[in-house]
Amino acid sequence: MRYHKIPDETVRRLPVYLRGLMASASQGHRHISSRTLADSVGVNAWQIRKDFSYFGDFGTRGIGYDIEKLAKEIKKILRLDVICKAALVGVGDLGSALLAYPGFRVFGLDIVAAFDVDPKKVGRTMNGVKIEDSSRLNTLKDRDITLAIVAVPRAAAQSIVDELVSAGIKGVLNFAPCKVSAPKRVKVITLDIAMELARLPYYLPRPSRVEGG
Amino acid sequence: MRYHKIPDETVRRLPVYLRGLMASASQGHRHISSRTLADSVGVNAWQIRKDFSYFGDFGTRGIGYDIEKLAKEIKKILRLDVICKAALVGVGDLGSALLAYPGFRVFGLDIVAAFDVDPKKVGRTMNGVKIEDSSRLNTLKDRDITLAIVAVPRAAAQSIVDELVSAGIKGVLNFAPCKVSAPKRVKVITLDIAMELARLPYYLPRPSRVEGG
DNA sequence: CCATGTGAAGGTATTCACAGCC
DNA sequence: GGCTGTGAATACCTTCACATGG
Repeated sequence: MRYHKIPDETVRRLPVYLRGLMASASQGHRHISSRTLADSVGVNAWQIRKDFSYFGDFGTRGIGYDIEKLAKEIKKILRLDVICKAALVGVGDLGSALLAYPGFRVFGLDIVAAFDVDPKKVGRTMNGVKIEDSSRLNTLKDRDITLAIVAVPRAAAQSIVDELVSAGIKGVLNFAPCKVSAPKRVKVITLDIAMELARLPYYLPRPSRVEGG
Repeated sequence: MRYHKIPDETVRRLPVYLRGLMASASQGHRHISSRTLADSVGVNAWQIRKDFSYFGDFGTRGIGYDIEKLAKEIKKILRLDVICKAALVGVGDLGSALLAYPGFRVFGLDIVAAFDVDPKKVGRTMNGVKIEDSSRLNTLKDRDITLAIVAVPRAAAQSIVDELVSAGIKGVLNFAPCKVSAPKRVKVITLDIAMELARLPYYLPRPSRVEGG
């Protein structure tokens, strides 16, 4: 059935599938079955078929999915075909690492601006991006940049996000370990690294909870 | 009702609550209502009450939750009271940033070892941790280190995880952008940063999908 | 035979509404 | 009156089974 609303959980998996499709394409394949893709990305085959069924027919029974068509459609759905420029705010340890990371490119995402408050950093160029003073955040409005990555200390995060919002930013990936508020029209995804590590011990085998717990 | 199985989604939120509780405690509060905590961490009040109801009574009707008791219980559930030592594998840009990040400490987590293959890095000390050659991963077995953070290139990730598993590691936080396999007894959480950024554009307001889409 | 696409069933998590207690 | 704790209702997501078509 065509044009269901796509569930959030499916949206979360789409980039995973995209990676798998690109990997398969780079090996010269033109088609891939849900089973094969499932094995390569670690998701069940029926989950994949269900997910793809939310947006039309890209598979051929007996053969599998047309990799190129499907990849193109996923990019279109995620809007990776249109939106690509991102600004980085906070060029500390993490910010520098993100700036140096080549992995955004494969999704068509590009960090084209970087900001920091430290005068020692401002003016330097890292990975082809010149670091600007944070006071210049408002210039983003005129630069066709709609995404921002926030990698500043917790105390600065909210005010930076406020500035980004008034500079017309539409989406924020926040690495600061705190909740940040923004108008509903602006999507904020917070990625709290310490928190991910913090829930890891929960899943470890319990030493010896001997009955009656 | 006491001692339900705690849902995964609740476990994911527990570190969030812990942050909120610690923040409130540091402001001198001894009790906090679900509503107040909700506002500070960005979760609904009834969600919080439901989550806490999975593991006993820490609230007093009319007053709220005992912050210290509750924080202690959450730490116990997440096992942040017992397990704390982690090893870092891969001291590149991201690895260095993680090593420098003070945010793990608040959850009682400590990176006490670091490994890399680059001879230029091996032997150097960063943030009080001496970088060892990756060939020494097997020494983890005798060092009471049960968690590992993997920040190596994709191509190296699986073999590193294999080594970690045979070195007795019980939980892995993987930053490499790929699926890694491990025995079921070993918990792997993959945190794919580019993927998080890749799903952000989806949530941006559509430019002008004019009917008939 | 092969593999997709999908209604239906099953399971899990969120939201509600309110009883119970301070 | 205030706030927690929780069954019930709802919404959401996953899994299954199989009809459909190459």
